[in-house]
Amino acid sequence: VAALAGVGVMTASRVLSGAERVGQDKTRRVLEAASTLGYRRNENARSLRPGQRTGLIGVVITNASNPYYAEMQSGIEEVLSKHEMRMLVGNTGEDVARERRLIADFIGWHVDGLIVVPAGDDPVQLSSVGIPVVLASRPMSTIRLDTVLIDDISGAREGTKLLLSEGHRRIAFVGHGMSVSTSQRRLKGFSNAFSSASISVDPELVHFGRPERDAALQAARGLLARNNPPTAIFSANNRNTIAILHAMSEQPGGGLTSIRVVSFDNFETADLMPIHLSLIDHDPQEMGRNAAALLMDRLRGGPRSKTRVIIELATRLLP
Amino acid sequence: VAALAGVGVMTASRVLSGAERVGQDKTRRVLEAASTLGYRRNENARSLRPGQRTGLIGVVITNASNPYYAEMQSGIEEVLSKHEMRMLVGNTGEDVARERRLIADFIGWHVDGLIVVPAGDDPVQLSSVGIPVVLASRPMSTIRLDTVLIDDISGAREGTKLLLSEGHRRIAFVGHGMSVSTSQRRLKGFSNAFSSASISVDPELVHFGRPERDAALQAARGLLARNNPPTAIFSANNRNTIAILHAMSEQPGGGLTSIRVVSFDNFETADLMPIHLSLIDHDPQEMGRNAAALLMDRLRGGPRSKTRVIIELATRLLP
DNA sequence: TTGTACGCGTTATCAG
DNA sequence: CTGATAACGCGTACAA
Repeated sequence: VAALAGVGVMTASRVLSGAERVGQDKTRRVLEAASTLGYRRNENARSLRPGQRTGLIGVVITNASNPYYAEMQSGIEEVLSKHEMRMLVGNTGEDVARERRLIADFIGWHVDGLIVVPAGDDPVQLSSVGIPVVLASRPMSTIRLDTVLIDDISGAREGTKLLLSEGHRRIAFVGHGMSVSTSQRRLKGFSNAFSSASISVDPELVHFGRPERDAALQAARGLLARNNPPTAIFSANNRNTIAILHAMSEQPGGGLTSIRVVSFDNFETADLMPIHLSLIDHDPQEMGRNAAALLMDRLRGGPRSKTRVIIELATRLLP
Repeated sequence: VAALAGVGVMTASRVLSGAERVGQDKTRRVLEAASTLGYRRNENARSLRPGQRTGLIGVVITNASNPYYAEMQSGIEEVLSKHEMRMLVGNTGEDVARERRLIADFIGWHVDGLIVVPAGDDPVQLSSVGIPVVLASRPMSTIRLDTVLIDDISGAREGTKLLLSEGHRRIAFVGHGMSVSTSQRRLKGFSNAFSSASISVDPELVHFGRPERDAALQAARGLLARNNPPTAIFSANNRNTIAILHAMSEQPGGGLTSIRVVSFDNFETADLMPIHLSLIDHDPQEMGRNAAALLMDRLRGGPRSKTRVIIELATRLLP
């Protein structure tokens, strides 16, 4: 490029990375030559120099086809693009080994930071990568890392309170297919509401843990088939809610309207469902934005390094 | 690393990139040193050498929070990860300028190829990037580039045929908020079915084009408020379908069951909707897989370079 | 204001 | 089988 413009390499470099103290004529000549050759700066070489940032962020998701994480990713992208940063994205499919490989690879690309939805409670991998890491959606008990998550406990408590205030006492809890920690937090909120009201939870009505695809459907069927079915169900996530509605719609006759449902997580067609749903709403995009913003903070030397920041995003109860 | 192992740089390199013809003892020493130092190969430097692949693919999406593209991305990721390739992801928000910037940046990172959901019909940008490009979901008329898309025309035709065979004649078409080309293709299929049956489309019942958020809702309301409303509606995408159902549920009384709806695109809760929907189903993940596979083909020198490959994925009519 | 020399980490080439 | 050397493209430090 410099050759074609007939100037030194340095002059060209200066022009192309923000013209500073370069003669008018040469500036013009360089820009001309650059556009003629369709020149693009080689970011690889640029970030080869030590101390140089790559402007790359590694994003590790557990399930890219889940609309929830898609929105989160979009929130991350929104913030990153404002900072002229790019995103390397990888999918773990809840597989810890793949997570490990992905992160190692991202480190190899010298990403400036990582945003991770942790697949497992793997303390080794994330502890000493040498770059800022922000955990999204799921906390990790074993490591002190910045984390952004939903305030599951309060959200679940408020939703449960609503049911109790409506007079429901036999309330089932369905929370299959989520990470252990999230299940536990939502169940905790559920239980909290009961103990605040000095009522005890019926353990027979609590279903969670098994992550298999149809576990929630089977759980819901089981609940409905009981001699004394619950009068209300607390669903710990939107997929479970859909499964519950499926189970209810299988019931003969108009059984549909007889059970009250509160659902953690909103979803697009919630208001078109055959029964009214109360929703514990939250914004995954907001979570993505917060995670990215927190990471940007860290990169500009933000909070003191030994400090751990935990952002709990509030939920909104839509009765 | 080589220093710590007490061997030449070259020996270390050979060991770490697949031990080939290196002595046992030195191999061991190198691996030991590498793990001691937590060594990771610097991919930036690796791909600095000319002719070297970076193993990076740029993925340019128009709307990352759309579940449709999320699934597509997941399909892409699935194939890429099998080839040990990574994905740089960017979101254009249907903005041609951002698309241009993103692609320029990806080129700067020396991606080996691009998968693009084109935001506009921009012939300049994609024509001469010098690397393989695969268009996903939307064809571009102006450039000869490999493309993977849904067989919109056949799908729409089959769906419309179903309605005609059921005796419907006053059938509305609602297709807001999609790219122009996709709208046109689906409308074409719709019209095809009519002309095959020697029936003419009522232009007053055709709504498409305006991409605003509530355009479909307003269109649906308008249709329902007519003196002689249509007996069936062909919805050109799932978001429109949801809008149509909203409009129908606003109607007083049991107006819900009186209009037949066929919807292009499936969605998760379709079977829980207040009326039965016939669906023109297709798999975005499959599209992603195909796009990535086609790109991999190109990279291994696949089809002759002057050839253009167009993959049309079949739809499945769920009556 | 402009040019030169060097180093970043990796691998291809070639000599030992 | 091993090691020294060059080169990739860019930015920094220094010299002119």
